[in-house]
Amino acid sequence: MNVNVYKAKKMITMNDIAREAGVSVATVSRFINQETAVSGEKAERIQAAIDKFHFMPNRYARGLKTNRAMQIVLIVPDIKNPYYAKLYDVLQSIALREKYIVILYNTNEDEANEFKAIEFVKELNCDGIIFCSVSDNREIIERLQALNKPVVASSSFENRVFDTVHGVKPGQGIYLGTKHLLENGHRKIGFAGGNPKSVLNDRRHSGYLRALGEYGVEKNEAYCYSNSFTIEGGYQAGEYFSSLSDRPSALVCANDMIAIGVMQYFNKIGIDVPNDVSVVGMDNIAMSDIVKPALTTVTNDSAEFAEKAADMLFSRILYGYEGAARESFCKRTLVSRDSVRTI
Amino acid sequence: MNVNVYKAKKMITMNDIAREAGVSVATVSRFINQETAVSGEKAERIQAAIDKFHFMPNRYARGLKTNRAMQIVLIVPDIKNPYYAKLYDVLQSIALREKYIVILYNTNEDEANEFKAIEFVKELNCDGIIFCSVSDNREIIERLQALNKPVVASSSFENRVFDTVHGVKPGQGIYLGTKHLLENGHRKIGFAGGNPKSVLNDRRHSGYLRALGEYGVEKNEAYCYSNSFTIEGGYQAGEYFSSLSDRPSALVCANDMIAIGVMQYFNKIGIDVPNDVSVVGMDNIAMSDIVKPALTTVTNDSAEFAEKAADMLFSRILYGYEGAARESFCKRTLVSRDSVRTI
DNA sequence: CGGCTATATGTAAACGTTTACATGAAAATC
DNA sequence: GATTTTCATGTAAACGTTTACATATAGCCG
Repeated sequence: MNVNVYKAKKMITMNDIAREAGVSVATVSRFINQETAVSGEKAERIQAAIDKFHFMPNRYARGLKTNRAMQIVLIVPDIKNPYYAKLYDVLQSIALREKYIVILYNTNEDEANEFKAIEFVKELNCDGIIFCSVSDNREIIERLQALNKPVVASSSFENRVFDTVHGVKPGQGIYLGTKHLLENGHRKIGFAGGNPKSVLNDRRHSGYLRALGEYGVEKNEAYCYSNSFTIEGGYQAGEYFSSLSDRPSALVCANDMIAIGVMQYFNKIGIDVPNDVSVVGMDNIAMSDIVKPALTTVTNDSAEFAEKAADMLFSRILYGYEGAARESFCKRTLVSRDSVRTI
Repeated sequence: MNVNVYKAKKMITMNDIAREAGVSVATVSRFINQETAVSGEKAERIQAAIDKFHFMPNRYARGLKTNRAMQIVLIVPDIKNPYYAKLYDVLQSIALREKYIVILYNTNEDEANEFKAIEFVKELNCDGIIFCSVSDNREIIERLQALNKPVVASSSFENRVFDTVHGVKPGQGIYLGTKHLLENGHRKIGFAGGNPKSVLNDRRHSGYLRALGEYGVEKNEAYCYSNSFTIEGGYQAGEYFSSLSDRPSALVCANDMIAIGVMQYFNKIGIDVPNDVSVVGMDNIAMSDIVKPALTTVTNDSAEFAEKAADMLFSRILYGYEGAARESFCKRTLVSRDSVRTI
């Protein structure tokens, strides 16, 4: 059988610390967890022993006893997207403050992988889940509920079984972006979406439609193209729109990555942004500010998402909130840069 | 005190399964771990009980008993870099096959964060570490050794205390890229590096110098600019090089992200690639193929890295290899596309 | 068929913590 | 100063597994 011969020389346990400090293990435990005061003198001896042996409490013994894993899992559609990379980063640092770690699971925008993610979580027994899904699948929701763990979802799940954090309204960001184009005189506006099988995309698409509706602009099927939420996907979108005989004068993209891909393609074949076609993105990732032309986009701060999601999750994990599912909203504001021109 | 009230209804344990199946816990354990054959009839009853209750063995009890965490940690400088995102992805799937999970830690190319990563690892008791460092700090190495855990390092650590996976030689990729430029007649070649405090950058810089040396080209301090291994960093580099009165005719970049940033800036201010300046990257990330012009670069397959690293790590964790540190090499080959012109 | 070996199973003792309960000392109350 | 309250500490029993050891049954051999 597989044997781990890399066994620690001999693990240092609380017993060793207790012996060294001349106290009981219980006292050591209490000292470490700051649960009850321990007398100054003993505290010092314990601390000294801990330092001497470089003691670290065993995570597994603790997890077993307390039934707390001290870990949460974050499921994202695409970790290469700076939006999610940042989300992971700030979530990790928030979690670490509470001594939790966050484990990442990347679904690559694939529904099948979302199922796998749930299996993963199940096997892991973690304490909670933050699920940025791409689908709104009944069965996924059910399996997630069956886990009987706190979960906070991104807005992709329509029915509010879980705590949810999202924009002011579903599709609000794209709505804002589209409206901005309309206000700048555009009427032939295309929608460059992400994964067409995702509700996230549906939401954003309907935000686009909503804005169009308000301005009495007919919907044009040919002006909607969805591929994937990546630079590559945007590149394809660029190819699609540029091939159209009656080309739109502007494009709203379902996220900044797509917008960057679109601009890359346009650039390649000599379509000028914004003079030939205006482009607006969504998310306001750091990169959107340095591409040429600087991208007009809509804020969607993943740090804000992370904070709100963590708040809701920890309110259940740590502070025993057991009430109904809540909603939390992130601000969305348009940031106007150079990729849109007025006509 | 903080109490987790989200307690599972009542955890299903092996005892429950054993009772249901009419066998002892030991038998259940053996069945689950396939350690010893268990008679067909009992096996069926056990499986039925497991299915009935949706039993999953408790990871913590198991970890406590076996002293195996079943998790490894991957420390990377920048998860937004598709190179590392992919590395994470394929490592995760390899690890999952062995029932291990991989926990990510992102250092943002910051040495201080590399120290934090070690603290993190220490607290985690994981089974092994894959460390893609950016520095080559004596103290980091020492602390890493003090962990007494298997670690495999990327080539950034000069002295071979750990299993290491790297290119054929340190800086080999950049050497190849530079040589390609030299072969195409360039003599005024700039180096657009990443984080200047990183050895990774030093290595790559020396690969550049090595190629230059072979062709008898003088080194020019003004032609070396290092900032960070990101698109933003490349953008800065572009700004720097374009401001030079005597501009280089070509640039080798320490990775593709930098190259893309450089090209973005050049594009912005109207410098044509490759006609005004040739650019070569490093890593051959997916994006390098779709930018305009398509980037000439050097392969550096993170999947290959992941496989080699996992092999070495698991040979210690799982198969008890205890010998000396080994080295493993990844192929590096130049892939010529459109960003270099012959002069 | 007696003595082996091989195989399947059970028993019970760990693994390193946390924590309910008990205890004794000190502080507070009258 | 006697009684109660509070506080710091210790004792020991869990938590859910794995696994060394013991046991029982079956298979095999001469």
